[in-house]
Order: sequence, then C-alpha cells, then structure tokens
Amino acid sequence: MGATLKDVAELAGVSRSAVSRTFTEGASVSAKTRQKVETAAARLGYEPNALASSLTTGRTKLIGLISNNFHNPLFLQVFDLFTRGLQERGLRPLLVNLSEERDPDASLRMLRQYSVDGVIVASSTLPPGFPRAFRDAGVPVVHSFGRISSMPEVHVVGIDNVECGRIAARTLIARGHRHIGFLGGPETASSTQDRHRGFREIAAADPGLLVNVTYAAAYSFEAGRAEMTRELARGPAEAYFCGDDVLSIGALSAAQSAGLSVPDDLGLVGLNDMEMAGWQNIDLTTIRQPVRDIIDTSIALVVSLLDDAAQLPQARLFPCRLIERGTLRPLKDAAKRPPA
Amino acid sequence: MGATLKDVAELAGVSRSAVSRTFTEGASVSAKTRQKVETAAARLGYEPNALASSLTTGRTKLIGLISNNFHNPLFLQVFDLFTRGLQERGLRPLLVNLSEERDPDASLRMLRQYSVDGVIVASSTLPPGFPRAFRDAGVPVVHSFGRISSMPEVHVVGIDNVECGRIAARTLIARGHRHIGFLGGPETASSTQDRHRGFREIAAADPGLLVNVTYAAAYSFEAGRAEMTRELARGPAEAYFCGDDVLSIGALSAAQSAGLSVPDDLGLVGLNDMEMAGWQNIDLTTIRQPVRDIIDTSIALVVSLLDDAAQLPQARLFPCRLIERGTLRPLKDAAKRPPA
DNA sequence: GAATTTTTTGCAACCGGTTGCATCGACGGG
DNA sequence: CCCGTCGATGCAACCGGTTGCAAAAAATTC
Repeated sequence: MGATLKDVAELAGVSRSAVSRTFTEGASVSAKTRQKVETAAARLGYEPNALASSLTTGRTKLIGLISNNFHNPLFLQVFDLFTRGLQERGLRPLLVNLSEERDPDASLRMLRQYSVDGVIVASSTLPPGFPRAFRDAGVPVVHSFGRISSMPEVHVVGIDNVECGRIAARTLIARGHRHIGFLGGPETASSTQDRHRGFREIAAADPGLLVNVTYAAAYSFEAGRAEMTRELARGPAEAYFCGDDVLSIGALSAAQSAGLSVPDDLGLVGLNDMEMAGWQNIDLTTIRQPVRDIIDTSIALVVSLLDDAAQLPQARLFPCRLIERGTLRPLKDAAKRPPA
Repeated sequence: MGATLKDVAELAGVSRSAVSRTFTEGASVSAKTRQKVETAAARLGYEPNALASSLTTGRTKLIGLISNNFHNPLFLQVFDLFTRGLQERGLRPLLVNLSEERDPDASLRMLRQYSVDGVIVASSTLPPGFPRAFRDAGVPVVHSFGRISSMPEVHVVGIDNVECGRIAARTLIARGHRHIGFLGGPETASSTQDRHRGFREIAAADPGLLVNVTYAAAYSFEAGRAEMTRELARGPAEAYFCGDDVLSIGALSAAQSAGLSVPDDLGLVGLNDMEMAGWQNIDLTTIRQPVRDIIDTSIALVVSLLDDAAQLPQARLFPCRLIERGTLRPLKDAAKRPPA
C-alpha cells in the first residue's frame, strides 16, 4: 500500500542505502542527496516501516504497559501519565489488560512475539513467572506501584506501604481517638498486608488502644460500603484507615446511610488522593500517593534500562503524606502538639 | 537474544520452511516433522517474531487505540472493554494519548510507521485530517463515541445525541417542571451542540416553558460546580440536564453547598451513567449510554474491516435510556402518564 | 597540481520470517 | 509392476529495511 524505500530510491535516483541513511539519525549523507530523497519521499508520502527496521536494529521502541487495575479511577490518571511520558520519549505503549482469568502466560508470549523493548507493570501485584520469564528473555521490567522489598526480583517503583500504615495510625491517635480501625482491601493483597503491618506496629506501642481490623472483599465502592455496614452493626471504631479512596467513599456512604455524621461520629482516612477525593461533596481526608513521581521515575528507569539492561534490580520508594480534608476531625487542641 | 527459526530448524534437522509451516495455521506439515519441530522449539524457548512475519503477511494485528479522554472516568471502563475485546480476538492495542497540544500528525505518522492494521478513535471529536490520511493509507478507521452524521467520513459508532437531548427535555417536562435548564459542556463540542438541539426542539414545542441554557468550560467536576454556582446566583431553573455525569456531580455539589435540597429544590439529570453515578451517596438520575454495545460493535466493525477495508463508511447508533435515581423528582401523579 | 585525508555512496549481506514452485516419496488403482 | 495423484518438503526469492566494507568523490594539505 504505502511507498517503500525502493520506490523512494528510484524516484530520487539514488541507492536504497542513501534513502535509509537520510532517515537515520546521525548517518552520513550529503546535503544534495538528502534534498533529493526528501522531496521524493514527500511526493510518495513515504513513511519508514518501523517494524522492518526493528529487525536489524533490534529495537522496536514498543513498551508493554501491563495492568489489571481497570476499575480504579486512579489508574485513568496513571494511564494518562504513562502514555504521555512514553510518547514524549518516542516510545509506544502496547497496552495489556491482565484483568480476570486471562492467562498471564499468553500475554507474556505475546509481548515476546512483538519483541517489546521493555515492560512496565502498573499494578500492585506482579503475575508469578513474569520476572524470570523476562529476565531470561533479556527484557527489562519495571514494576510500578509494586510492593517494595529489600530483595526485589525486578525493578520496583512505589510507595512504602508499611510507612503509610504507620502514618495512618499515628494520625488517628493524634486526633485523640482511642478506638481506631483498619479497613483493608482483600486480605491477600500484599499492599493491604504491608499497611496493616505498619498500622499494627504503631497501635501496639500504645497500650490501652482499641483496634478493629477488617477487610473488604475488593478495592471497590460496594465492598467498602458493605464492609463498613457490617462493621457498624458489629460495633465500630471511632475512626478508620481505609486502604483506598474508593473503599473510603464506600465506607463514607455506609456511614451516611446509617445517619452518622462524619467526622464527628466516624472518622475516615483514605489512601491515594485520587481526583474525586477533593470533590467538595466527598472531601476525603487521605494519604497522597505521589503518582506523578512514581510514573516519571518508572519511565526514566525503563529508558535507562534500554541501554543497559543489566542493572541490578532496585526498589525506589516515595514518601506519602496526609492530605487534610473533611472526613477526620482536626487536632483536638494545641496542647497535644509537640512543642514547637 | 531469543531463538530464531533457523536455530529451531537446525536443532530439529528440518528446513526453515518446515518450522515456519508448523507455526502457521492451516499449512501442510506431517505429524512427524511437527513433532520434531515442536520439541526443538520448546527446548529453545522459541517464539515466532510477529513483526518479522508481518513483513511478508502484511498484517501486524496492531490496532491503534486513540483517545483524548484521559480525565473522564467513563473511559477507564472504555479502555478496559476495548483492551479485553481486542485481546480476545488476537489484536494488540497500541495506545495513543492525544491529549493537550500534542501534534495529531505526529501520532498519525507513528501509526503508519508501525503499520497498524486498523485504528479506533475513542473520542467525541476526530482530529481533522485523520479520515483522509488513513483512507489514503488504506487503514480502516472506526470512530467510537463519535458524532453521528448522515454522511460520515469514517465509520462511526455512537449514540444519537440529539435524541438524548429530546429525552432529557421530555423527562424534565414530564416531571412537571416549567422552568428547565440545559447545562452543556464546552459550547464548541459537537456532542453538546447536538444535545442542545434536541433539547431545544422539544422545549420549543411547549409554549410558556422557561428555558435556561448555559455551558461549562469543560466536562469536569470543577467546571460543573462553577457553572452551577453562577447559575444559582443568576436565578436557576427548577431542573437541569447536564451534558455529563461528572459535570452533574459538580452541579450537585454546588447545589449542596448552596443549601439546596436535591431533587426538591433543584433537579438534575446527567448523561453516561458511569459507575459512580450509582454510588448511594451520589445517586444520580442519568441517561445511560450503552458503552458495552458501542465498544462491542466498534471492535466487530474494525475486525470486519480488516478483511474488507472498502466498505462504505456507516454510522451506527444506539439508543439511550433514562436511569431513574435520586436527583430528579418522580412523576407527579399517575394522571399525567399516558393512558396504558 | 599531486598526494593525502575525509566524506559520501553503492554493493551486498543480513535481520526473521513467508511462500510459490519444483521435487520427492508414498500410496492407491489398474 | 507401472503410473498418476497428492501430501510433504526444501530451495530460493522476497517482505522493508540496516550496515560493514570498499570504491568513488570531495576536500584538504603541501
């Protein structure tokens, strides 16, 4: 359908190599031939075939962008930033949806068949087998929003979930609550486990503190609402740390339906600080995850790995911080603050 | 890095063609050679290079998935359904973010360089130049969520926005409102124009009806909230049709901040029925856009165009329907209903 | 103006596959 | 037993590019 190198070469009256060189950064071509080639190419509407060239160069500039978070509003922003960032660097995201029962191996084979130059997994969990499979294939992998470990199998960029748990617990205690709650996502999620660990650690250091721990079935509105409804029936804590903003909004909804006033009757702290947390009719106090930093770092990392895939897997983590809004009561009185 | 056809051929003791054929659907290979080849391939961890084969077959199975809606929560669902649907058919979505000032021509060239087999544009507006450029290149284009026209330049799958405007106006009138409002997105958006047309058409047929028309600066929460705040100051209608759910939620928030009770003091009808419209603490009455149907149809269409790109551009539209929730008062009394 | 260096150019091989064509062998029929 | 048929196989050319190498051309030096 489209014009090829040969067509352009013939029209311009030069060799195919000459044409190839004019389209290759930093190749040696005289101004005259370049001129001839460019007018010929323009006339034919020629575009070099990136796939054909990848055969000899060994670079496709394709990056597999893998995720299973197609229900978390935060990830719309994540996809936006990833696609923009990759595009700006001349890389093309090949999007892979790993939701549901889809066989991860099939996706893995697919990515190898398309010889992606690198892979970014944007998900808290990494499908088993991915690290080894890609290492064997020599394809760099960056795990964004992943669990930070001291001995990572692949490069990880994310937040310190344990520390988030600590921040949350400290915050709830600082607000004067003596009965606090942890409302996590699925108990099997490593992010939930890590946050619980940090939360428990701080709570345990405070004798006499009452702690409720409960888990929602999913990181979703419905699950949050259902679990909080159950919790209200069981006898709730005064304030909860929820493992995600959507979960928090579900819990908020349950509290409102029960006629409770937030933050007076029930306090809530979320996690993520997704856009809607700031909406005035939600106004969620939450712990902000530095999404932009994580993504920028992930992209920079994958770019650097393109040149040198052999770097030892590292974990890079970013600090999170509390965003004060309306679902948690303010500090009781100045006296409780540490002296300035 | 990975094993090639040649490696497998040598290990299996057959020709390269034999190997190629065992991996090609419907090629003629004896059971014996297939066996030899498969064990050799398994031993080497061989995966055929899809890009190399695309060179001769002329098919890449890559589909450009273009969008500029990376801020509308509906589109997370849209990406989910598109990626899943494409994957299930063995197609690979190459995601393109057309947000902001990015040069559409650059994306266009990129898609040609990667020889995508087809393009799906998931956006209400189509970048100018796309239709011709792709037609010239012989690449099928499907415009999802696009404006329906009787003389489409490319295949369009979407909803009838004019009819949505009519439905909204009829609904507001049926609820007994005599002063109704249209709160659109940006006035330049064709979707907004079409909806306004339908809305106005019905309103004009009802003498004595008061109509406010106003436009938000964007399809966003903040814009909806700001515009409704202004409208409340100016003297609002009794009930509004908002051009999008997020916009509606912004308007809802403005009403709540002003101390108005919804739907008693102010009625609201949104459009899209995105997931959060059903959340109990939002509970938005809205017009549902059949997202799944649009996407399934778009994918089926692009698949059929892969075999026969010459089909004349068609517009396929789906009906929308009102989803009754809590932001619009119910029908006043049974007497007003059409007799059964 | 000749000798030397540097730049430009084309040739040909190669990247990893596919495929038309001719050959080869096996098999069934007469 | 010979012939025709047909499936299986390999050869070689091709898909659309890139690149090492040597020759040609241009620029520089003396």
